[in-house]
Amino acid sequence: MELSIAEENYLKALFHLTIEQKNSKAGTNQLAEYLGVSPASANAMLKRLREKELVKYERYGKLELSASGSKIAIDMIRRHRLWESFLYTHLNFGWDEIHEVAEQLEHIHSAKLISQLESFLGFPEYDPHGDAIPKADGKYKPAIKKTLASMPLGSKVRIVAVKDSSVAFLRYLNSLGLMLSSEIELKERREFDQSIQIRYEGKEVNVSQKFAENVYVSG
Amino acid sequence: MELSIAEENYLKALFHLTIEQKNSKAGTNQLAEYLGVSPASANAMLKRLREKELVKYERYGKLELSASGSKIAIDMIRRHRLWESFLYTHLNFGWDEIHEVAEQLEHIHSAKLISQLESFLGFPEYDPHGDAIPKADGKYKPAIKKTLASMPLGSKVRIVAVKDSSVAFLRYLNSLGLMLSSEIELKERREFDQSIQIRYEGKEVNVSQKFAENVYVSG
DNA sequence: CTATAGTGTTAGCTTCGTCTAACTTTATAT
DNA sequence: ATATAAAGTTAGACGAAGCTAACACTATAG
Ligand SMILES: [Mn+2]
Ligand SMILES: [Mn+2]
Ligand SMILES: [Mn+2]
Ligand SMILES: [Mn+2]
Repeated sequence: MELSIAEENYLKALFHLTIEQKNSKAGTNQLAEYLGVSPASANAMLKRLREKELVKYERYGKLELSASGSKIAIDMIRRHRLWESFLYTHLNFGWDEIHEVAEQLEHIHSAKLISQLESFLGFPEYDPHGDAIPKADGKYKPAIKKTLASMPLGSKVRIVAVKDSSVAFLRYLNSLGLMLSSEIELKERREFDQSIQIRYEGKEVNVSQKFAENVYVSG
Repeated sequence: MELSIAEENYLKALFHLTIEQKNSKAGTNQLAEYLGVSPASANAMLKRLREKELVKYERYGKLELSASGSKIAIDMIRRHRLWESFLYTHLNFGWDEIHEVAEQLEHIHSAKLISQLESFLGFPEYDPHGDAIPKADGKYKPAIKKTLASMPLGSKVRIVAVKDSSVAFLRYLNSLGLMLSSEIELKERREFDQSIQIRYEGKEVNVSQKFAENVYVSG
């Protein structure tokens, strides 16, 4: 079955809204909002996708991907994250620049292209944002992620991923001199607003609770 | 100006039909034929492209790209050939497999992507088919190409490019064990049908005049 | 239980890029 | 010079994907 780029993007959006942030029962409006289209457009597309048996959905009901729909979405995510890895490790792209270009590259299907790219990159398990890269068979281990906000004072941690991967947030990280695998020490937590004083590369910086909840760390 | 993939493909086709194989005055039907669409479709698109001042064309007149239209086409060819080089030199693609995938990749515009790719590849001058890769400013030197058919008997030559880059022809070359930079010796020319006996890697093979006219050689 | 807010659907319109069928203009061959 | 062939255009239709405005169903709060 030959899918359009629009159809593919809807499937990936549905994957993120249902399976990925688990047990959330997404509706037409959320989907439309997520993709920046009108609810009417999303509704029309849902009918087309149901016709192709990629999504399970009945009038006024909740949205769900079919098995084949979700396989397609996982393949897209695989391509997306492999390209992000390539851009980051070989083409000098910044952490905050890769997503946008990968949004385009992910729509190129050639199986040989992707398997060769994967091998060229040395079969990476995670992309530059710390997200797991699905294998060709669709299997992948979702990394166990703890937020910076959840760590005890005094602990030394390493950034492994971000929850909010918006350009705005990634740029903010960059401007602080933080990036994937930066080492951070938690110095102090201010009870007043739950902001946290962190130390890294000699610097001490205060970050908000919201910030700390959007940074995933290990260790 | 934001162009659709269809619009881009028309511009590239026009470039190949007019500027590249020079002084041929292409018409609506050739364009349609080349792209595999109906003459009516090509006609409709030509009107849209004229509206955007990318093509010069009046009813029943001959087709010509404007300066901006031809700049866009050259940029596409630059992207196409850089990707072909990447697929060939880093992802183990065969000579006959790269074109199809590059047809997709060429539509991704990110300037950083292309300049970084070019630098990653070491600023190649020619793609794996021996065609010149335009620089970012649009400049490129069209290689002087002699056909295998035009060479004198006894000469030893090297394949630098092919005129017909259809998948069928490239596969045929592959099946003969020929590829870019293969060394060939011209053994005999049969006046009856202008076919040529060639020798390479120990083998002797007879190839048609048509074949020999579609292989470019140096030396 | 009902009023209302929120969510989802329909109807009807638009643009893009394609098609076929019919028509017009230009080129060619006798 | 004219008849025919070839090339090019127009008219009208269609599917994909989007929109707005109006309507319908569902959920929630009094
Ligand atoms: Mn991404
Ligand atoms: Mn996408
Ligand atoms: Mn090519
Ligand atoms: Mn193309």
